[in-house]
Amino acid sequence: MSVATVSRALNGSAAVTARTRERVQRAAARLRYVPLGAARSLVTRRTQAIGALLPDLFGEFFSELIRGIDVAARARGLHLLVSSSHGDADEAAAALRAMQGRVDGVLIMSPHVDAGFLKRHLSDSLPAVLMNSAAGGRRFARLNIDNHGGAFAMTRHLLACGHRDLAFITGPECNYDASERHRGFREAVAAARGATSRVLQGDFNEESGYRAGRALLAAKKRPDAVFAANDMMAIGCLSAFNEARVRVPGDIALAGFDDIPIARFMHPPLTTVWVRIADLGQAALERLVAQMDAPDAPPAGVTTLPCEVVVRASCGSSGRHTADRDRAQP
Amino acid sequence: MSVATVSRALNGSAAVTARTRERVQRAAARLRYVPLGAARSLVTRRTQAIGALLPDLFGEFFSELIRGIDVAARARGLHLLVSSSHGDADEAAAALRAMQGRVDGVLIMSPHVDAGFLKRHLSDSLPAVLMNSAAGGRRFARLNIDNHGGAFAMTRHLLACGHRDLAFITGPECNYDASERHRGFREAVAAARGATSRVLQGDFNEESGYRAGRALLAAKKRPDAVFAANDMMAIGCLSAFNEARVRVPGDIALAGFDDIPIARFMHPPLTTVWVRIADLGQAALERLVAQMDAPDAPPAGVTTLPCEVVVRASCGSSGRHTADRDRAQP
DNA sequence: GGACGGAATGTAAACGTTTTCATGACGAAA
DNA sequence: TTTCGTCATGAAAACGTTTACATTCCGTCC
Repeated sequence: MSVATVSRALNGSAAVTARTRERVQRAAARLRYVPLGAARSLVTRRTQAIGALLPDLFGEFFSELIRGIDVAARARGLHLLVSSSHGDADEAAAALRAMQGRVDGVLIMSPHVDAGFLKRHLSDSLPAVLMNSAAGGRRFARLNIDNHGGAFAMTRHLLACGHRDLAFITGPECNYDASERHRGFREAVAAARGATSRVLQGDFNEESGYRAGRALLAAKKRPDAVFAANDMMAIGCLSAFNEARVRVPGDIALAGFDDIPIARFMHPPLTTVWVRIADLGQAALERLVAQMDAPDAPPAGVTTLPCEVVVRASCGSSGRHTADRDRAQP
Repeated sequence: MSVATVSRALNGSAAVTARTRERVQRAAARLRYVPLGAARSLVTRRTQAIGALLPDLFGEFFSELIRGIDVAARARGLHLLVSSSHGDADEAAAALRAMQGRVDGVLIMSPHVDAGFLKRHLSDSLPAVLMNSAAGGRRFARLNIDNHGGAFAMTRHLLACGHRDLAFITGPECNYDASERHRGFREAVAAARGATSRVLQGDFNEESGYRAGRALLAAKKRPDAVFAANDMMAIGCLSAFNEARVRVPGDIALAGFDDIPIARFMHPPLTTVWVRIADLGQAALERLVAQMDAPDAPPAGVTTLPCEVVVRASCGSSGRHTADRDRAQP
C-alpha cells in the first residue's frame, strides 16, 4: 500500500475502496499516526491556522473574545494562534511578523496598529480583519463595537428617565472607543430639547472617575445624572458619591459602559452598556474565513456590532429592577 | 547567491560575511520576505509552537492563565496554539489530536483528562505538562495550585480571628480543586482546639452559596464564620445574609476562595484566597520547555504553587482594612 | 476473444527550507 | 611558485505530505 493511498484514505478522497479506507484508518489508529502539519501545509499552501494579535487585555473582555474566536475557528477546523499582551508597537510588530508564514489569516486588535503599521509589517497577500480599530483604509475588513450607538442609546435612556442636566466623563484622548462614546453622548444631548450637559476629562481608570465625581460634587449646580465612558470610572465616581453621602440614584443617577462583571454587584447595581464580546470574535473570524475563501473579493467594509443598554438601579429608571442580562448570567 | 547562503544569513550562522548578511537582510526586508514556517519545521522537526488545551474557562482566570503562558512563550520565541472551551471529553480529545503534529509540546488543563484519556489520545513522544490536574501518573509533569494549603491557611486565619464555630460550603463533588480545599479546611479545624465545624454541599455557583446561606440562617445555632470553597458561593451566601439583615462580619464572618475581581468590591470587601494564575501559566510553560529540551529527563514530579490569604473586611479581622493585593491592583 | 473504459492504486514530482558535503577563493607558509 | 589551510559560498539531499499522471486490474461491450 502506497503513501498516496494512505493520504487519500485519510483525507476522504472518493477514489478509494471502503475496505482500503477502513484498513488504513485502523492502522493509523493503532499506530497513533497523526499527519505532520508542516509537511501537509508545505504542499497545500494552507496552514489551517489563523492568528490573533491582541493587546494587553484584561479579564472578561479577553476571555470572551478568545472564546468567540475559538469556537468559530474550531467549527471550521482551524487552529488558533494567539499572541497577546504586547505593550508597545514594536512588540506587536514582531509578533505580527512571526505569525506570518504560519497562518492563513490574522485577526488584529491593537491600539498600536494604524495604516502605516500594517503596510510595513503585514504581507499584502495575507487576509486580515481589524477589530475595534479606528484606521483600516479600504484594504481591510473591520469590525467595530457600536460605541457611538451604545452611548447614544444610554444618553437617551437617561433623558427618558427624566434627567435633564447631564454630565459625561470621557475616556483618554486619542482613544477611538472613548471618542466615539463621547460623540454618541454629544449627539443625543444635542437632539434632546431642554437638556444641558457638561464634560469632564477621564482616562478610563477608577481614579479619574473618583476625581470627576468629586469635581461634580463641588460644582455650583450638581447634575441630575452622570454618564461615565466606562464602568471603572463609574465605579470611581460612585465611591466619591458614597463618601459624600450623596445617594445614587436618589440624588444623582449614574451609568457606565462595558458591563464588566462587577457592575451588577455594585450598590446600587450599575446601569451600563453591554457588548457581546464573544459575538465580536466570532463575527471577526467568520469575516476572515470569507476573505480567505475568496482572496480577491470586494474590498469588504466596516461592520458594527450593536450594544445593549442594561438597565439596573443606578440610573433611577422606573419599574424594572433586574436587567435581562442578569437573569441569563451563570 | 544561493538559498543556502540566505538561510545561513537569516539564521545567524557564523559562516557568513557581515557584508553578505547585510545584503541578504536588506533584500529580505525589501521583499517583506518571511520564511515559511511549514517548510522550516518539516526539516528541523520543530514547530516552535506549543499547544494549550483548556476547558471552558471564564473571566479573569482564563485571561491570566493565557497571559502567563503567552509572555513566557514569546520570551522563548515559541508560538502559542490555543484550544479552549470544549465542553466534553470527546471535544477535548479531538482538539488534542488535532494539535498533534503541529506543536512541540502541550499544556493541558481539563476536567475530562485522566490517565486513560492521555494514554489514548496523546502521542508518547510529545512532551506534556498537566495543570491543576488530579491524575497524571509518573509520565507527566504536573503543576497544581495549592488548594489545600490555601484553604488550610484561610481556616487558620478565621480561627485566629477568634471564630470557633465554622461552616464550610463545598464545591462540586468529584472536583479536584473542591475536594482539596475541603481537605485543607478539615485538617485546620481538626488541628485547632475547641473548634467545631459543619459542612454544606455547594457546586461553585452563586445560587448554591445563596442556598447554603439560607440554610445556615435557619439553623438552630448560627456559625461564627462561613468559608465558601469559592468566591461566587461566598457572594451568594452574602446575598442571603444581606437579605436577612444579618451583618457581615458583625454577626457572621465570611471568606471565599479565588479572589475574583468582584471580591474587593463587595460590601463588605471579601476576604479570600488569591492564586497567581499568571505564574501558574508561566511556570507550566517553563516546565514544558525544560522537558522539550531534555526529552529523556527524569520523570518530573508535581509542583505546587502557593496561595495567599487576602485579608479584607468580611472576615472580621482586626486591624488591617486593606489587603496588600488591592494596592497593587490597576 | 480482444479492445475499451473506468475504477483503484502506484509512482514520482513538488512544496521551501536546513544542512551536509563539496567547491572555490584567497592568504600564509614553505 | 607550490602547497596547504581557512573560510565563504554553492550544490544537492532530505524532511512528509499531496497530487497529477501512469499503471494495473477487472468487467463490459462489440
